[in-house]
Amino acid sequence: MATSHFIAKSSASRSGGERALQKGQQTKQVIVDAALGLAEQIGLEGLSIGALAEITHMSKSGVFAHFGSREELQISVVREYYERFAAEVFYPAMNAPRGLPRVRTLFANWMKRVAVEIQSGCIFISGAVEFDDRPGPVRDALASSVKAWLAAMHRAVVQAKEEGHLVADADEAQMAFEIHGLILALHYEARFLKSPGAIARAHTGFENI
Amino acid sequence: MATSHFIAKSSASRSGGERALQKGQQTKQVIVDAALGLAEQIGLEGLSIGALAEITHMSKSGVFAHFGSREELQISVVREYYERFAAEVFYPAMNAPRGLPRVRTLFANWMKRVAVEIQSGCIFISGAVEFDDRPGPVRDALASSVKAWLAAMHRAVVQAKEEGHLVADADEAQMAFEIHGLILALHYEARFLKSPGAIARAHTGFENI
DNA sequence: TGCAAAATAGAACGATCGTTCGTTTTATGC
DNA sequence: GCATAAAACGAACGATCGTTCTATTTTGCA
Repeated sequence: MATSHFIAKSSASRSGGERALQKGQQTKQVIVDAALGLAEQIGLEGLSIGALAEITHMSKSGVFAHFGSREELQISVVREYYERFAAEVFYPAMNAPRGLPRVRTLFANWMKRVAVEIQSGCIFISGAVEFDDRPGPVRDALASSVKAWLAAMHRAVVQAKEEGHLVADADEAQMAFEIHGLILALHYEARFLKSPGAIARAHTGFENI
Repeated sequence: MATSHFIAKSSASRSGGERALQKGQQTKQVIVDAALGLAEQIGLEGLSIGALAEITHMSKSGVFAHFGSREELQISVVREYYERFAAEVFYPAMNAPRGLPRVRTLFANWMKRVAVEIQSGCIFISGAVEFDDRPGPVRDALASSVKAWLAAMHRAVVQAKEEGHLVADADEAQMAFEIHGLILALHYEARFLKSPGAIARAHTGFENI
């Protein structure tokens, strides 16, 4: 049994009454996949149902029917990104020994992902800017996803201190904050400014903390 | 004579032939002011000429005529933001003694500005996300502005080392990178996640570098 | 004060957007 | 295979966008 998700999943994913047909869920997944790829490049706000229809060779109304609104489409994309992030960064690190080794693995996995996202883009970062001061369900989904991940990272640091892997007066929240900063600076300087050496600096920064 | 700008200004701001009328420049400045306020909140991509016309009580075509294109309007906003940033963060710090005191002042001024931008928004950050992978003159204006500021910060750190205010093996580029990370983490966690204590953590992080 | 140029207004354009609606096609369970 | 529900289509909607064009008002200078 794997450890629990970043946050508890909402129970009862299906109410049980009606049966779910296969084809619908299948093409919906295809659409969400395409939407995620699009959103990583041009942002959640850049998502357009028309563009998605072209990519998936469907009609606009056909795409639309799967979500009922653009907002629901955006939320689906956030959830998909969240799950992939967890599967790629969080879960594999749970095999590392509790304490500093797990913190190192979490950071290494995070770095690996961001290194890819220098080309593709990161929804947790672009979405944060887009939904800075725009309340609503999309913002809520995004913020709770990010908070869950940051909390998981913080938890790992706390455990490292508990295990005696850190100096006694280490500030776990401070460390988590600084790690977050390293990732953000890496993404900013590598993706936007295209300045070389950012990956190495993020690594060095982690060792200096 | 003040020290040079972050970057050299393009010489010959006016070719000298035609005379500039007063009223035009005046209302153009009013529009740019309004546009900057709008762009800080909803981003450069969120700027719309129609919304700007409403705010300034003008017609769309009246607003448009001052710029000739939306892109040129966005560039004007970037330039305006850049100048205000320099006037608020960079220039005042030049009065501080060369070396570590100046680095401290630069960081303090930067923090002061970001603290305000937790409410209003920051174009250097939102713009970076919006123009990540969208080539063009807006991106160029944005990137060169940011690079000029980061280079100024880096220069100050180099001088601090030259003055002997840092340990001999200090890596100036690394320090500048980590400072940038602190600011980005502050902006992210305070503005998007609304998590308290981020300002204090950025300050603490600076002392730890 | 009058004249030329600059500044602004107003209407219209083509395009794109999310969304709605009625119809047709396709898949599913018996 | 048939009936039924789900899925996909196609056309149209109202709104908004940047931009263009022409007409009108306002400004600056002689």
